[in-house]
Amino acid sequence: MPKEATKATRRKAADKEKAPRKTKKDKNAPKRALSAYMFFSQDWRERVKAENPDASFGELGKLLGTKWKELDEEEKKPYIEQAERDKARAEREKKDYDNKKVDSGSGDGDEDDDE
DNA sequence: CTTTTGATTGTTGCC
DNA sequence: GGCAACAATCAAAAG
Repeated sequence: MPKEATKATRRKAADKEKAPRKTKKDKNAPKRALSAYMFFSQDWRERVKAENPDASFGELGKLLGTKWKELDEEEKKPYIEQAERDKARAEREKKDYDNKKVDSGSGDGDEDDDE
């Protein structure tokens, strides 16, 4: 059981208050991994849309989310697995980010200036 | 050490 | 290109 006993720790809806932590804009932004929902959407968006050709974003989104919760863990499993795969990818990202972040030039000098 | 939060990911459809 | 609900998530920072 998760230690986080927070019932509703959901993020606010459309709350653009001043962010204590400015949106990370690092060149090597350690973007996080995708969530199972992302993979779920990729595969299900076709299906939901197939059954709901008239469903727009809002309806589709709500319907999709509802279905997602309706699915069993085993149903989500494949999607979660994909999410885990991406998680490992994100970890590597962070590693690289941290590697450069910790020390500026440490041997390898690859600095792609995007901005 | 624990909890919260903040940032991120992807979908469609419109301007 | 960005934003809108939807859900997850997870790593860092505050407490």
